[in-house]
Amino acid sequence: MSSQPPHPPRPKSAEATKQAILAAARKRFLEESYESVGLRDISRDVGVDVALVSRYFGSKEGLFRDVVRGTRKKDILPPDLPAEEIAGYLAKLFLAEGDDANENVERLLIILRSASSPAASQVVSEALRNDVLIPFAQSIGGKSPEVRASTSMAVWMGMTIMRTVMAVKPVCERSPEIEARLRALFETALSETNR
Amino acid sequence: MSSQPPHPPRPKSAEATKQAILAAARKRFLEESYESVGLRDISRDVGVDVALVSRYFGSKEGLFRDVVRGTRKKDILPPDLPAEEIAGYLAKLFLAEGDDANENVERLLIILRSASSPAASQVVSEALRNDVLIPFAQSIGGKSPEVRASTSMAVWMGMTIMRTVMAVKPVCERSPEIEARLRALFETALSETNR
DNA sequence: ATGCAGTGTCAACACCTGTAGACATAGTGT
DNA sequence: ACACTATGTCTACAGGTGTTGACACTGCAT
Repeated sequence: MSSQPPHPPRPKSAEATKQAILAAARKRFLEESYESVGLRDISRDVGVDVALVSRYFGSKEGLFRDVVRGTRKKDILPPDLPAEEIAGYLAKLFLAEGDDANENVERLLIILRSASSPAASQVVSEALRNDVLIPFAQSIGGKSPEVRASTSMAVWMGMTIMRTVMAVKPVCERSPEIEARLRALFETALSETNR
Repeated sequence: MSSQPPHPPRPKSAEATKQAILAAARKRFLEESYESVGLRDISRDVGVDVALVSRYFGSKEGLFRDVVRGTRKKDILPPDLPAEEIAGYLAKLFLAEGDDANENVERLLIILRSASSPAASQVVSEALRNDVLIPFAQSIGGKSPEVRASTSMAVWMGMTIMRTVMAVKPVCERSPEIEARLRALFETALSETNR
């Protein structure tokens, strides 16, 4: 889509092409599972030989690890968000256009896509725990935060599957009704009462 | 696990070995994604040559299709279940031991595991829609049943990921608290009010 | 016993995968 | 202009994939 015709001559900077490979790999892993993405696909996207990938990242698993970690920056929630607005914020974030997509949102999709690939499962579940669940649990506070954080992420993942992976039409629209439903789900997931 | 030592002499019945292959394949696809499962793994489990798999099922995709379709029997819900008990039923079903596991539950896990594998995605999303979403939406009734059914399945899938695929500890237990939380989530997903 | 169809095995194919080492080329400092 | 290092390409390997056609065996009917 981006560069089927011969590639523009790339400046010979190791760091630059490494980043280019990383970006191409991220785009691929965002759309397919770990094993269905070939190193040759990625290198072709960048316009570079396959060998470079193994050279710069050691192995396919190493590349995937770097992709998943990404720039390991900010938390999921803005630091000053009051507790009762978390659900609404998550619902809005979930439906935000891909253009200004949060990096954590993409990370979650990558994690989801390769979750059942044995070679990637360790990387993936560690990243989910360390980079998502634990920080998120810390920022929500309250009673049994791990359970509530995990449950919220379950809702997130499940809705992502239905929309992005399976393309189930009824929940694919970006309507106020869907947003309200999402918010309600997150509220339930975050609720501190056991009912 | 079952048959590493030389296999007991299998009676030469085509139908029987075809079913044996199907069963072995189902077990494999239940634990890994489409492309990480090799036909040789399956045939080795059965104690049979690889060639038989392609012979009996045409192709790997054909085998996978047969696995996903399974015995395409019963609906998800018991036919006489009152609407207000659906959520509780789903929660109990979700936590039911693997021993008496519903076949639909396993089908959903297989669907989930191979959802991001391009070669399987068509089979998988068709099966989800035709064998799960549509019948489920029909049996719940009420307003916008497709949305509510899809949302419920999103909760199911998300919790399955957290528990089975990612092994996230806090939600892995089979406690009354988790069951209550699940029931609350399903109630929210099935609710007819937009809040 | 003889033929015959059902059942399974063997060997090989063509292709693809990740990885590694030897080689070519470009860019830079001297 | 030279050499040197960084950067990228080429070739090849060892192993794995799904798939196919020819072959061997078994069991049953004649």
